[in-house]
Parts: sequence; structure tokens; C-alpha cells
Amino acid sequence: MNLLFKALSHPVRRRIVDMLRKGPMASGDIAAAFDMSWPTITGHLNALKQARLVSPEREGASIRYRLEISAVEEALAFLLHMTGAGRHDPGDKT
Amino acid sequence: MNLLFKALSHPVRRRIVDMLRKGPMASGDIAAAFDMSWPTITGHLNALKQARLVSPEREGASIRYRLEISAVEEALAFLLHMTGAGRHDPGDKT
DNA sequence: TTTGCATTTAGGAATATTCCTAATTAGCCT
DNA sequence: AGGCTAATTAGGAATATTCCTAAATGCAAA
Repeated sequence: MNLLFKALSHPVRRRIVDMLRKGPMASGDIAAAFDMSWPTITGHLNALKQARLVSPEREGASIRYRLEISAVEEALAFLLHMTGAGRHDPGDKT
Repeated sequence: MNLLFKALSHPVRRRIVDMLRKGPMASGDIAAAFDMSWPTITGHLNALKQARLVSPEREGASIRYRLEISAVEEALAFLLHMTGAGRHDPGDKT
């Protein structure tokens, strides 16, 4: 949960997540979309990978990153819990 | 948006948000719930305030912090967009 | 106004993040 | 093998975060 929100706390990483919504992309193509060095993007991809927000798959010479929706849903569940009725005790009778 | 996710990226701040679900709390009461110095908690409250996740209100001698649900909803909207059908072009005909 | 409680600000040390360039690994093709 | 492309790791500088203690501020009651 912590790695997850930490990963989402950087604008570049959120933008990568956004890009991957449409489907997997190669590391190089992702890097090309930013005005930063490729190694820097690799670092961000690693952060996303550790948070299980993306998973890499080899595709011949290149490596494609795929968005893992389930991780997004996990963060979503946390926030939903925050907006939901303010209750988390089991056995609440109301 | 950036301050928002950044604020949510720290476990202590997420726990504060969680605590405030049940209603506003005084700074001192929040601080008492953690094993950290009060000034440290003030710092976290400031981060949450800058992200507009909480708002302070004076209550006599003390200051109560209230959770601003609308900010949570903003983050929620972002994540919802991520899980939604991978589309953001207007005019999609499907 | 003086005292006292609630809270914040200031200053600083330890640690983590972010980004770069240079060097390296991994696979493909001839 | 050797060279080419794709991507990562290594090392390091600049900056930001996190947390502390000590000092200051704001408000209320005597």
C-alpha cells in the first residue's frame, strides 16, 4: 500500500500509468515521450514495478510494460473507504 | 493533483486522513495517537492542508482539523479514470 | 498582565528521491 | 564471433523529505 501510493506520488509515474491505459508499451517508447534520459525512466518504471502497478514482458529485443489494473483498484479501494460512511468497526449496529 | 498524491504517499498522513473520517479532531489529539513528536505531526498536517485534504478551524484554545472529502474524491476520480475503459478521446463511437 | 496550555515555527541532522552520464547486460542478425 | 539496438545498472550530485529539540506564538483564564 505504501509503495503503491508512493509510486503514484510522482507526476512522471502517474503519466506513465496513464499512457499504459491504452495498452503495453516498450520502455524505449515510454522514455521517448518524456524530456528525460532513458535511465531516469527506467528508474520510474522500477518504482512502478515494485508497487506492482506495471509488469514487464520481453518482446524480442525490447521489453513491454503492461499496466496492472488490480493495483490501481487497490488504491481506489483505500480512497473509496475514505469517502464511504465513516465506519470501520465490525459489529456496528446502525 | 501532485500535492494531493504526495500527501497521500506517507503512511502517517494516510492514517491521519483515516482518523478524521469519523469527524474533526484537535491537533493535540491527533499527535497523541502517534509515537512521534507533536511538531512532526504539525508538519504532516501542513502537508495535508496544502493538498487541501484537511482544513483547520479554531475551537477556543485548540485547533480542529476536518477532512475535506472533495479532495479525496479528486484523487478517486484520477484512479477511476485509470481503471475505466482505456479511452480518453472525445468522439469515440463505440 | 501574568500564567499556562495548545499549537506552530525555526533550525538542523539523517535519509531518501530524482536525475544525470558512463558503463554494462541482453538479445537479434549477419 | 562481432556489431547493432534495447534496456538496465552503477555511481554520484543536487534537492527534498522526515524527524527531532528548542524557541516562539495564540488564546484563555485568573
